[in-house]
Amino acid sequence: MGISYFNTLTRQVEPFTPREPGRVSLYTCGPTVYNYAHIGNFRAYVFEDLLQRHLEFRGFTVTRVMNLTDVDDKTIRGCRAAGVPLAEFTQPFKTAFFNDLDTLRIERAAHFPEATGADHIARMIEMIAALVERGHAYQAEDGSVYFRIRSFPAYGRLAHLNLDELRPSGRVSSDDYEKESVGDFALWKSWNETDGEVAWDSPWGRGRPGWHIECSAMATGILGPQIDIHCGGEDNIFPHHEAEIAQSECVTGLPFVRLWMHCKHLLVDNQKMSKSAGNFYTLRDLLDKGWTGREVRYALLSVKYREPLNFTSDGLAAARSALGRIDAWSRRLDETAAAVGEPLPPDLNVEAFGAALDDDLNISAALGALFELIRESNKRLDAGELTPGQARTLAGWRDAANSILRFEPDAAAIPLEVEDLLARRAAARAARNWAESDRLRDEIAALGWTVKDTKDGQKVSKS
RNA sequence: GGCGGGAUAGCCAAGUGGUAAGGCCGGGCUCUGCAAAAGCCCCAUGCGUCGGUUCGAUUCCGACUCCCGCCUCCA
Repeated sequence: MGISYFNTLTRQVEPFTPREPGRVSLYTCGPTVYNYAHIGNFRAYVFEDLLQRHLEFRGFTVTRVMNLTDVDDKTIRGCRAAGVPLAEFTQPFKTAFFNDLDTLRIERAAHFPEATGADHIARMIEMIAALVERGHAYQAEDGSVYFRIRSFPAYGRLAHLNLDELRPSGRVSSDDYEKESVGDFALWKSWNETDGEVAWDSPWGRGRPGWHIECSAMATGILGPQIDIHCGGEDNIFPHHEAEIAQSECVTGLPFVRLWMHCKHLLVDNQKMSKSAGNFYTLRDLLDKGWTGREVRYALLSVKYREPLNFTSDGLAAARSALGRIDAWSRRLDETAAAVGEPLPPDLNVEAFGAALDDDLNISAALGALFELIRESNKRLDAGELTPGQARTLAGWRDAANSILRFEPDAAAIPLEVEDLLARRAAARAARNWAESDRLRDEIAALGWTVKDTKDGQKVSKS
């Protein structure tokens, strides 16, 4: 059975086939590094991670690009307020972003181009020049260059917007009188005093690129004129991705993207996340509350990407419990698999997991299949009916599934001091010296570790 | 105003024209020196409201109520 994904352009679930068999080019809109990314941003990045890992699970080689927007209105405003050069202002947020990706176990993209990279700026200017030459763009009185949306009839198709019905919005800035049409968007913004030191030379004078052309230039510059999949949050559909299509196709003359995928937004306690509502969280905020990266990953991953995700502390608590269940099963599996035995099929339904993901990344159904498998194999483990060989096969399957989920526990090295106390406690228990056993348990607890006696011996975990 | 998405148990959440996956919480049991953990079992005659089609609808159609997103640089 093949893979199918929902295409925003056609609004249908379609069979997925890349241009080149076995290889997928994937462009994902990355962060604007003017601040720490929040969990809403990370929902998108975790969704894209699921997509990439699913494709790899199915044998595709994925080349992913995730851009960093390090020049735009917000980054400029930020560096001006801080009184430092742009690059100095954005650097800490770039570093934090990569740390956060690691914490959430998001697979690194092959390329993380930065908009201010000299090659990319050069390509943006090249593309804008081509657009001007072909009549798709024009320079306005203020020196800025705009894309002429009337020159690209397909503009609005991705968002399914009828441009004639657009409602005038208060968000249209006051300088729009300089544009031919209110919908025309900036390709190159001419310098003004609020830009400070931030400017590049161009055929249209000093200025800086518009946001949309940054992505078109980095995407086509690295992945070529045609891309298999392009992702982002649903809010990127219009105008950002619409603009990317217009710019790229008017330059290359080729269809830009085969498949558009967008994830829905995240709500916190059923409300739109906002700083004013006090429900705005960065990953750091959650770690400070004692949640771990993999718990946040589970909470962000466990809801289908095309449904809004309601992010709550109950949800995080549920993630913690569910992960504990998976951990316990996983340990039992490894212990049973350790005994001698030829690998054997476990006679359990291990296909449902992948099949659910093949159906437009139905992660809820996939996790349902995983937990059913856990329950069935637990029953057999209880009954002593799962052979070591079967356990080994199942453990291999688990590892394959986990290459997508990445739910394994954090490796917590047990200090030698604790190891020593555990050994002494084991001896005391063998001698049925319960008083000594309890005393040692308290001592271990004082070091920050919790010991539990299972029928397979002592288990310690960080408390 | 235009376009689109949604409403399933205490919470989160799949799904199907034939009688509701899974997770969390809760209850029971097993295991057990104690503690804790773990495992198993149970937990929606019901899928926003009202009509219609059908042998049969949560699933299709219509109307209604409520929630949410986008409508020019917010993932």
